[in-house]
Amino acid sequence: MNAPSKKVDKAPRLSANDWAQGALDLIAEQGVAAVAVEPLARRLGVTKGSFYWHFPSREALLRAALERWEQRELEEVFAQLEGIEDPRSRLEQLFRLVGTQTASHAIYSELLKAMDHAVVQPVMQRVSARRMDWLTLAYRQVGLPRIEAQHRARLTYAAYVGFLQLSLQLGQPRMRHEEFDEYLAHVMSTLIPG
Amino acid sequence: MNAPSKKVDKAPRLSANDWAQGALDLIAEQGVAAVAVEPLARRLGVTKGSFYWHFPSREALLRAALERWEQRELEEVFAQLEGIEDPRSRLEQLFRLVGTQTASHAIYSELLKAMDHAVVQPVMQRVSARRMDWLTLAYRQVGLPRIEAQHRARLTYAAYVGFLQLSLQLGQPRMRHEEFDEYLAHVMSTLIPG
DNA sequence: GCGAATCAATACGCGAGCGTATGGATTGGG
DNA sequence: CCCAATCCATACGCTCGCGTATTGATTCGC
Repeated sequence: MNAPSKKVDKAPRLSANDWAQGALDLIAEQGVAAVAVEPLARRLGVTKGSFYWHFPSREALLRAALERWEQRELEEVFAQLEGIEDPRSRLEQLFRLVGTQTASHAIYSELLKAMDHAVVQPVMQRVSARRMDWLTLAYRQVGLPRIEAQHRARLTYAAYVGFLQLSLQLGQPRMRHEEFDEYLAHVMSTLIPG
Repeated sequence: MNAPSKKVDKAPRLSANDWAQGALDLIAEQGVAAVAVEPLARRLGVTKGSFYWHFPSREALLRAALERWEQRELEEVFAQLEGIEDPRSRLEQLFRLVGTQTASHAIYSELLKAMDHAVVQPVMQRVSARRMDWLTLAYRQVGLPRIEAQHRARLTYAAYVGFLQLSLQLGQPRMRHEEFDEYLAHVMSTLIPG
């Protein structure tokens, strides 16, 4: 059944990236504070003896994980909206993505809650700045003057952050799909000029 | 110099309310996770021997603190907006208060970050529901139909939460007053129909 | 002013996590 | 095949916070 030269389920041996990814998973599920060496080791089926070979400290792991996340962030966000030329459609599509893929925003939401953390703060500052710039540009492209576009971007981003926090953290009776679509339409017609 | 019958700086003896207030101060400054018995005791100039006379556990302290906070919340918010009859002015005043008194919203912001906590969650659910209801009613009073009013309230509340999170946690170069006023005007003209 | 209630200090035991040290196992290059 | 590099387990010491137990100090009611 199995290729004889291939070990099937022995012990796959971990790399630094495996640990970083594990940390990201933990952040998504339980927040930054839950990133602890020994629990993560148990989760990965090893002991911390392994961890301290790959990283000098818990903080180093956090840095690596966030670096990994920020890198992916940069690639993904652009990829999903790059194709759309019409600026209004692009904004609409952005809202739609944010709304439908709340699960994939779990890490971002948890990082928001940990923004007072010295390691998290600079990362979030960069990411937030980039997203705000993107929004500002988008609003300029649909016709708002510079200042208006900046304010509208700020408002939009705040609404995004708040929506995430409320819907992900408040463990609420998760909005029904139809209800959410209605809300989304309302948000778009309120925030997107035209 | 001193009234002879009055002890000057002996040891004021603490009540349960003192501990609850101390917990609230800690939450405002460092978040829910910072509410720890021994550090708080040191801060209050006593030892935990005192604490465990007033409360059976750390969790009980948290409950008491949040109860205290929720109670004040109920009184204050109503008080500051009760006087204004014109619904549009009332919404405007609300936005203005939220913007200018960011410091007093520190506790709320920290509780938002701890909404996954079993003790915090029900409190925030009640407070959020009340505020959303208030907003919904306000939007109805300025002329929005029921559904529209609900969505607009949701959007407004999300924008409020997001703004708090971004401006309090991101430790940013604090918006200048004029810039903030401009932003506020933009938000009002965008969210308040008229 | 005296006993009883109230408030506080000290001293434990416990568990969880960080980081270190050291030896054992596995893998790859010659 | 064997040495060396790589990866991991075990055991240890340390800190910090929770909660308990016991005794000591204050304050109040009478």
